[in-house]
Amino acid sequence: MGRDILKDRSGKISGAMAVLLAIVVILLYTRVASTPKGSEDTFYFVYGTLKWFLKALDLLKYVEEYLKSFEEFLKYVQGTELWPLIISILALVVMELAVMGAFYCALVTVGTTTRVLGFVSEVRDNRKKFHDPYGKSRFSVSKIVAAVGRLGKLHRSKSYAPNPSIREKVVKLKKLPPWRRLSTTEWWDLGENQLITLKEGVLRHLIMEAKKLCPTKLAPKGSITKLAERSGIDSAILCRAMNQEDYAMTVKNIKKLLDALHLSYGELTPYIKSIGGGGFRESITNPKLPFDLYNEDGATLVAAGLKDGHVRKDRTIFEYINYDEENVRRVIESVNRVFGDVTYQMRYDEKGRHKGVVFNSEAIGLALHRAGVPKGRKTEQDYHLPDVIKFGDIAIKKSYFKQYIRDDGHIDYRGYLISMINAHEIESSIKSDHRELFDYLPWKNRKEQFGYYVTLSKWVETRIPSELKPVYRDFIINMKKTWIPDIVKEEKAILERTFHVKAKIVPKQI
DNA sequence: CATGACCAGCTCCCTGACTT
DNA sequence: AAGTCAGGGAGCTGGTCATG
Repeated sequence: MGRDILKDRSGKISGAMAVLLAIVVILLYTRVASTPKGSEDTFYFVYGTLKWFLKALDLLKYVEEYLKSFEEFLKYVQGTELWPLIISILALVVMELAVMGAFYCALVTVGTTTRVLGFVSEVRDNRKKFHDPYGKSRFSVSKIVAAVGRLGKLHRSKSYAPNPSIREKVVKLKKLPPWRRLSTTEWWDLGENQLITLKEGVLRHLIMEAKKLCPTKLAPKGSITKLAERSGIDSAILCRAMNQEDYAMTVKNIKKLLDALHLSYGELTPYIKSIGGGGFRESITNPKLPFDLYNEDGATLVAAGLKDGHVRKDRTIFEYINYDEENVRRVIESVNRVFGDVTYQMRYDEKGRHKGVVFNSEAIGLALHRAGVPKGRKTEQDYHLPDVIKFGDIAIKKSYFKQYIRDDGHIDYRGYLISMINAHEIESSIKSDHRELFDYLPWKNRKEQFGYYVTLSKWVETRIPSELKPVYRDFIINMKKTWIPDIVKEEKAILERTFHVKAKIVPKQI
């Protein structure tokens, strides 16, 4: 386990010895040193002594290779926030509620004290190749031309060449567990009215082949009418698809066509040129099908969707709102890496400032939604930490939390604290005696229309009459324990398990 | 039996504005 | 300021019907 983590990070560390050494050294170092600067000197002193000691015992030669790797590992983490090694994470849960006609907002801070390995550090250039535990199959000769060729006799044409990047991506879906299947979106998972444009000539070719399978007395070489009848596609559509250049067909109809040809849907994947809808057929060109969110970019997008972004309820569109252009750019890049060449619109507020971005393609919103990003207002519904993150490897988890921190968090470098904020509605859970408290809370007015809020602190408690203090404590405990949204509990668990840190949930504001 | 005309219905593009 | 909801116009296919 430990070894995996080390290996993951540096790709060079190996052997139990290195791990043991690391543990011993770190223990000594945290024990002896109290300030970051002093600790560095102490560390090298201890480490040097240890090395000298090994040499004296003539053991150095056996471990030299491991030590070398270990030193490289140290060099690697030195630049990151791992170095002082203790980073605390505070996650804040903001809860909102409506009381007495007006809306009061309840903010709960989820605090997480933690120790995170290079957590805050930027994504490294040496981005690791994603490791798929289920293995990948090569897209061998099963080109669609060959497949169709089995049915009739065909010759190959250059334009049918599958997209080379897709060859690498074909995953054996049958073996995948349900959550993994959901984090992967195939073209046939898209809405049935989504439009698929195939590479030049492919659609016509498919229809011609299908037509050959449908001879009639009047048309012994195959009839469109008969094919229409057999496949369930309207004859007018087939006719147009055959005669029009670049005709885009709906997912629904392409499925019907492939069924008629007895071809598996996956065979068509490499021949898809673009995906879109009625308004615009090229929302996504050169789609990287299947759209796979089980990687670092996917994790970034899932976090972006759960925090500063959202998936529109009525149209399943992914929108990301963030005034930091850098963040927006990063999200766009991740979208491009996961989905292909994607169209989008920047959003500006009334003052003309860059506010965020909207990705118009329904496919993107759908893929995120399938992976676990809820649609619509997140504060008012229960949702879970998506399985992609829960079951993802350490790189995926890091990527997720990095994006989380960028969106709804901040880092206190001096205190080695990371805070993450999460808002949630608690109005439906509070009891009537809790409401009595509200008369005594020091509400502040946040510009008229925003309503009132209280920042919870020790001082607030002193203002509560003593007979209501137990009620107040009960209220706070509820906020800390029972009213916490599932996702926050799960995030806390993941942080603690993965990064061996202490996470604290702290009610912050009402 | 194949296809053109036509409009219904859908998604996308773009923008505005409301809620918390 | 950070999310969320809303909707019109554009552009495209689906489906119906008529025509040759």
